[in-house]
Amino acid sequence: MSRAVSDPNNATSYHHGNLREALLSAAVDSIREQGAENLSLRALARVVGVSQTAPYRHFADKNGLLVELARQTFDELSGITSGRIDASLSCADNLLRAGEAYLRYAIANPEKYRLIFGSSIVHREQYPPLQTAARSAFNVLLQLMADGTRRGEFLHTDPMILANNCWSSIHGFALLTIDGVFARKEQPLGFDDMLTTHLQLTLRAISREPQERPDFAPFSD
Amino acid sequence: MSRAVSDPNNATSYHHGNLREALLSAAVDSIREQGAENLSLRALARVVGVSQTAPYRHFADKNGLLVELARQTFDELSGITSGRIDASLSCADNLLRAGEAYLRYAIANPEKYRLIFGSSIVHREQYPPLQTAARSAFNVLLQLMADGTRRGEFLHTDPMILANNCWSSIHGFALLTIDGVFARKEQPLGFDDMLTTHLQLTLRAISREPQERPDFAPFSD
DNA sequence: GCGGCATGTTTACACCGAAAACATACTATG
DNA sequence: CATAGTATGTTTTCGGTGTAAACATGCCGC
Repeated sequence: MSRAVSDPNNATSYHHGNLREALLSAAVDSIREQGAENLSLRALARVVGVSQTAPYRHFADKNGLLVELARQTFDELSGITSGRIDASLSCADNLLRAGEAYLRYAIANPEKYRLIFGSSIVHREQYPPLQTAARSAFNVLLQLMADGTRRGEFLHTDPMILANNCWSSIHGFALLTIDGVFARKEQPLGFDDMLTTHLQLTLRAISREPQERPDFAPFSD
Repeated sequence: MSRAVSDPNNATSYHHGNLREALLSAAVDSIREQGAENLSLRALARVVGVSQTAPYRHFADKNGLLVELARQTFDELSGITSGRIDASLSCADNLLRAGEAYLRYAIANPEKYRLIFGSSIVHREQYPPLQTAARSAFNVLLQLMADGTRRGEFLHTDPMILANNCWSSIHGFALLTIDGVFARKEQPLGFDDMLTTHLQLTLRAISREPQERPDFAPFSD
């Protein structure tokens, strides 16, 4: 195991030894607390204990650092959702399971979720690795739609149409929750029931034979 | 008609005469071109031809100006959607009509739409007029859900549940479209059909008796 | 052992939001 | 009509930002 970098424990060494990772880690903390809009490369450098321009040795600019964070976030989402898909279950169940995992991740990591969409990052199209990671995350859903269509569980149409619909619904729910738009005290359901209910309605939109009376919590009669 | 302000045509007058409106107008242009994150009060002041701190006479800070823009945007959304609701039509049709108007507005005014959600504005809760405007916009949808439930068109449950679902779905679609996430060239439908289809699926989620085979464009068989 | 290259620092510039002290001119009151 | 008060705009200043350029350091391969 070659010692390719200087000892990170040696605080006096000229080279940091692990600046890139340290910056990314500090950046995650920063956006979690203050949002991506308020991220400052100089502040990051101070936190890590390095001069204010050192980050530019590892990232072309601030946008470059955000792009890398976004790429990691897409990969995490891919892993979390695909990890919940079980070929022995119905596609409907898999959609509920993966959807729940997606929503819980988004809500537990609001700033990272906002980062990967939204406009903190500019010129996304100029970063192929970011595009690839985003595409992989979407493919989990697209594949599920294709399976469900083939098995007759979902409406028999182009899977892209179904995937767009599901994604819109789940994405919108995630953002409205993150943005605190669902005024909590007016809600008839607790958060977990609200999440489950939303996913069941999302599923209902694309199911071939939707239940006339879905079994979510409180019907008002 | 009293001349409450100095002649706006007199470019040499010390007082601008209409600074507040001029700043808001310039701000709309600016965020349309560069997004709300890049809005600069100083740049606005230059455009309008006034000193760099003059805007602070009309807005407590940059956030205050953004809040006012957001309030106006919510009001525009309320007007556009409620204007499409026709009591002589079914609630389902009204949802499709209002939903289409909402989406077209959002997509035609992406930066304004992003502004009213998202995190460019901070401490939203400290601006009651903004809250009121947002609430009014949501109430258009909530009222429609209540009507549809009462008339037996929509699932018989708390209208808030249905409204949350519809709003999530439409909001998500708007943002994914605005953010350019729906890679156009892979889509099986043109944009108008895609919009219509999404709304029909959104309606299907909450309809009491959803069609088994909705009549949107291309089934793949 | 030494030269090159990756990594870090110093310095500098142009921009920003915002606070404080000051200047101007509209408007309401006598 | 005169003038005092107030709303509006300016100047100055501060601390913060992104990032480019020139320079310093020290690790790694020859």
